[in-house]
Amino acid sequence: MARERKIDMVILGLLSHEDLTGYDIKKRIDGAISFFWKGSFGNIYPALKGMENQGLITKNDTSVGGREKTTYHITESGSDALKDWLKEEQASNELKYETLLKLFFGGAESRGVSVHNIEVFEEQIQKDLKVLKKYSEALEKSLDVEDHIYYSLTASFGIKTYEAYLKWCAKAKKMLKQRGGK
Amino acid sequence: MARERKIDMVILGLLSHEDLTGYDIKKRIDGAISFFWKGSFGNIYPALKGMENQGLITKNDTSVGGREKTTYHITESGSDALKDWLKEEQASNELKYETLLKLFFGGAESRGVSVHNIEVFEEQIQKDLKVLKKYSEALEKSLDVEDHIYYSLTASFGIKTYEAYLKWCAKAKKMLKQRGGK
DNA sequence: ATCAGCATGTAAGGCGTTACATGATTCA
DNA sequence: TGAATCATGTAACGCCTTACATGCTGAT
Repeated sequence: MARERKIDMVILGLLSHEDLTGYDIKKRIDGAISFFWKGSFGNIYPALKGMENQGLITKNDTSVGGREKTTYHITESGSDALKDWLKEEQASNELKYETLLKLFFGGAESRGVSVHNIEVFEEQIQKDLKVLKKYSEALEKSLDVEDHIYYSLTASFGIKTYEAYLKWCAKAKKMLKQRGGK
Repeated sequence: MARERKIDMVILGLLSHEDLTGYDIKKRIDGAISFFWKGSFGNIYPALKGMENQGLITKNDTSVGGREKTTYHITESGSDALKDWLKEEQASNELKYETLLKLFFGGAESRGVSVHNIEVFEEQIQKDLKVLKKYSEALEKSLDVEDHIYYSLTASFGIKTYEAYLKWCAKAKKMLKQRGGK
């Protein structure tokens, strides 16, 4: 099958802008990307090793103030792999929401339980939306940088969907509270 | 850690309504649930075996017209496990959209590539939205059945978010096409 | 007769998370 | 001095997907 690990593409994407250490990569992923993709050290370091063997990246061991660092750099072959991936049509888009699963089976408990679960979800989304909005506002100020349009578009995707979630939360709570459910 | 397999909860939820075979369970998951959760045979059958050992379900081998069938039934202990899960506050909600990942790194290729990727995404969402709307309309006709309010709420979540996606797609394409990007 | 659907399961592999292990530096 | 952050990695485990393997039934 040899399906490419998607984490490879995240790393190549990040390295296409600047050389980074594994630690840096983790931080970048935990930032704006975390809304639609995750990564962990146990994921990133083995991927870096594998990609180096494949010639997609090269490493550079340095020592900054006695502390050891391994910085990675994208190769031409790595850059090609990134572009090929961008041009592939197929993309897996997965949504796995335990909150919706619980709601779907909400009938096994009282309506209050479902209302509470929606409230917990709502609070989380409100928090995340605030973060996204701040990030987005910071980007708006520099849309003349070509890459920023892409960051801005992904951020606006998040904002729009989160706003839709919140509207739904209000409606859902209302529906569950009225019409005298058990 | 002993984290519960979520597929167990899906199965318990389905069995709380009716006795089902592994095959039936797969079909149910592929239906309305598939929007926010997935399951496969290689996932379901081992889970059924494990849950039987834990006493959450009981099995019943029958033979319908010469064909063998194993139907599962939820036990009181299984029903309790389902309710406990519903009452747990924590819920993992994950979104993993490769389309957004590609868009985020879109700067590595021409804008046309990103526009095309958005179009592919858009078409898929339009298809899925149609299916969801039909399902939702069928449910609206029988909202007096207590469980249907839950199915209807999860469906409306999908519809609202998909509609938000489509609005975003239109805006995103417009942004990428104007202002003379490379 | 053939194909779609019903029905059950296993095996291998892939991917990812969590926890563990280690140690340096910087700042309060 | 102690905590947070920088920095790299491994090991175990868990879970899921895909492919494989098998065979019956009902409809055309």
